[in-house]
Amino acid sequence: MEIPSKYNPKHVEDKWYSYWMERGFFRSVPDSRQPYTIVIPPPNVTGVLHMGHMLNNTIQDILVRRARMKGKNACWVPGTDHASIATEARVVAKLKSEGIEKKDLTREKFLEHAWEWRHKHGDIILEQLKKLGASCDWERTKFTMDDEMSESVIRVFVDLYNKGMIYRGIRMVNWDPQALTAVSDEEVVYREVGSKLYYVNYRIQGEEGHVTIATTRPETILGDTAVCVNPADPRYRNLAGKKVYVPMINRLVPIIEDDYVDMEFGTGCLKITPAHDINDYEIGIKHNLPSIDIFNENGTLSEQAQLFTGIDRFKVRELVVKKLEEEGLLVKTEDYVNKIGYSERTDAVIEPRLSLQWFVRMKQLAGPALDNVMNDNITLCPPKFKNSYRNWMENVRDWCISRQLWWGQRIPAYYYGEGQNYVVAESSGKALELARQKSGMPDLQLTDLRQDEDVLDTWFSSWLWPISVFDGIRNPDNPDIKYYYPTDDLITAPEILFFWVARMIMAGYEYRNEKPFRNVYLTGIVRDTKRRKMSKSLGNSPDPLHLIEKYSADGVRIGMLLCSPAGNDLLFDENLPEQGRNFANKMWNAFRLVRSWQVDPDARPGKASEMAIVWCYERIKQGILEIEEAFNQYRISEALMTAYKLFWDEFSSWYLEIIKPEFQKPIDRRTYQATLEMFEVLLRILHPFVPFITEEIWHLLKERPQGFSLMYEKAPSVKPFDKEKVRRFEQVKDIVAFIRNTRVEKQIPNKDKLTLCIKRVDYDGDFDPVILKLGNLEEIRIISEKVEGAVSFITSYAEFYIPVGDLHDHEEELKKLHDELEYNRGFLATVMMKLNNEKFVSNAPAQVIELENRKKADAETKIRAIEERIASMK
RNA sequence: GGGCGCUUAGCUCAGUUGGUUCAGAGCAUCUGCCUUACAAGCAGAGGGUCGUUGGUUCGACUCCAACAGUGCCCA
Repeated sequence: MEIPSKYNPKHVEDKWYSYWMERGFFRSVPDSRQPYTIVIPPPNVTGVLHMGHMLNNTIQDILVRRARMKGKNACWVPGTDHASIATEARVVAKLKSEGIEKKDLTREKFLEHAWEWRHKHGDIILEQLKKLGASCDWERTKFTMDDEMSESVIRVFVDLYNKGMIYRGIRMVNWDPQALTAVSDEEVVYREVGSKLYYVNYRIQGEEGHVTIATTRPETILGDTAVCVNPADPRYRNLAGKKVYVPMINRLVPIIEDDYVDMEFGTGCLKITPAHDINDYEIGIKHNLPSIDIFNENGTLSEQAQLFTGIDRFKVRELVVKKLEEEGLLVKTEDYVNKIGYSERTDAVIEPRLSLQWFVRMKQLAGPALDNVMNDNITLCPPKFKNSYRNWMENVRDWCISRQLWWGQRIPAYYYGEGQNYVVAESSGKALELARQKSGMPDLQLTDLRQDEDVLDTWFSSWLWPISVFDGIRNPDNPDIKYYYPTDDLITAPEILFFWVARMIMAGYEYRNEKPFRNVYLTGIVRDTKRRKMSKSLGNSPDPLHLIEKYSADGVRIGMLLCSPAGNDLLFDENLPEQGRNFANKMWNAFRLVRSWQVDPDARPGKASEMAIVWCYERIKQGILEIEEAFNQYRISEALMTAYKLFWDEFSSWYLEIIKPEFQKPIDRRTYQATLEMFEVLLRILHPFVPFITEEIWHLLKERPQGFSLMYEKAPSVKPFDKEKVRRFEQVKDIVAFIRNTRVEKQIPNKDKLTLCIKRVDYDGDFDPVILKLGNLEEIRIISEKVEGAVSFITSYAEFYIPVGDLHDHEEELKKLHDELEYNRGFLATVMMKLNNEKFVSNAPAQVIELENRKKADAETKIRAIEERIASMK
């Protein structure tokens, strides 16, 4: 069979993925082995695969495949979340395009549309992950609104409520006037924008004067209920206790004093609008001020505003400014830069708004969640995130969990009678029972109950994810949760450290009294080469599936990893997957070479091959050790780079070049077997990174039993290696490089054989056959006398000369030697400076002094050799 | 405004309790090669005052301080 020189991944990748799937190789059920568990960070059900997912899931797959090959029972649970705001927004938009308004639909009807959408568009992303090679246990696929997942969420709500950890309260929330819902603090994105600072006069009651306030939001003047000055401010000392008229509507409000006011800012005189600013709200409570809510929920002005009713808040700003000008109350405007909060979901300007919402008390939950990260019970990788984690946890605020939406788990609070009486229960039946008790009205019927209209924040589902995917809320003692929990590694983006990771830790300790995972690996954020975040609106994000199409899944996996140390941004460039593709091709060609050999059963290995085998075994052992260490520190890209260089540089460029028989000559059996063995070890090392091509080559390298897979071969174990052998071979590389350089400099063609003369100091010649072959030498001659007309390479362990006859340039060689001499004398001088320093000799550890002495001896040897050489050339 | 991080080659980053000929890797660049595994390749080369200034030390990329630049989180 002719094997093409270019590896063609397309059908290979499909073939092996089906092979793995058909045989259930990704399936995990509890058994006696040690488990290794990862739960996927559930992507939005409506989303499509983007570069962040690619990076994230590549890392997860590498860890899972490696654990599997180490003999663990590896379980990677996939799934999606329902993304209430995003999904609802898309469903609303879709309906609108069909001429249907959400407000014209019943809740039930709308949810039908939403589920239809979910079934049509959901899980696309999971199918895309299969293209990447993700070895998830697909039979365990979960969705946060699956019946049993929702049931877990509701149970947790009821439980926390009964424990007094959930309450309903009026709070200033971040209102998204476009999505018509409150969003959590974490869902608000602050951006610096150019705006204006307006200076406005408020007339003082009963006298001629006025005070001037500065505000960026003149439209909220209509909701003012006080003006505030700092009691320490000498300018306003005479104002205490007086009243002023709110412009335009002439409401009389008090001047209050509070040291919250920054005397430096604006005029040092602040208007107070408790209903529309969080700081004002707190001052309002402190000073017992009324709150006047002047906005409707869609951001237009309400009746309470008295003016501009029904007009949008930004339009009103213009109208207010105009009116103030007309009334002569606007003193001046200044350009001003401030930070404005935008909704992460809709990008609408967030309106601080007082409303009745559901909250989770965070203080108690935060305790163990903070402690167990700070004491490394749960490790963050890289650990630099511990600081911001602590900062957040120590200043944690109660979590607003209600959303004014329909898509999600509906809050299980049931109201009855007049006013705000309610009960919380897992079902309407239980609620009715409770309500009858609580109200003392045994005649209450189901129809008398009104369930809360709001749904729960999506994170209130996903914070249970590591527990609920194993049904650990409803059945806390089931075999799955007992076996798989706590999970091992969580791979996610730093952006959701607080949204999600911190809350999972809280839920873990609250519901399992145990961490949800041992280690959190925070990936970088994928950006383009200009450091811009990849985003749909910028159009700077390549389509991952096109990349896979172009560079293969293996190539893209390598590309994603190559330049992405933990926690650092990954500047994505198409030359990365290209490099990955090239590596796969390199493996392919190495395989083609080995496969092309005819074996001569009677031939014995040459000396060069013998030594190459000895060396390469040790070198691979060293690589295995280094890779192990890199993985232990979650330096996954470093592990890949080590494996990459081990295969490409050491195995392909050095080892294979040494043992390669001459064209169309057979290879001896011993060398052939050793090479196959090493190739196979390398495949096992590389499989977690590049699962497809390694599986393909593994099957082609040898006959394999039916139904076997590299996936379940043992990862090479870590063993000590012979450092001396590796060190000697590094010397060989230097010597070969010297020969090659000489050829290039003197323009000696490869077919001309050379002679290498060696004057030994501490040099055993074991690897001489290797040098002979790679240097394309006539002979290696051991000498003790001087060599005429030769270029030299002088080391502390031996002197090497290549006679080059007529090509020899006497002056050039002398100059080179003099440069060498100067460098070594300089080096010796720095060493001697240390050794002659009494303080160094008395303070430095013996090892360091020993080392300096060795450096001294080596330098002296070299200097002597160079001096002799120069003398002999005169 | 408060907190945290970062600054090492053209780019992206390593550099593990201060001490190997320690200033590194990959990519990029340059030079020479279509040498029958591989031009998606092979063989070589150049490139950095380790942000600045002080300090501690026998010794500083590494520890301390200040400054400059830069990024993130929170308000």
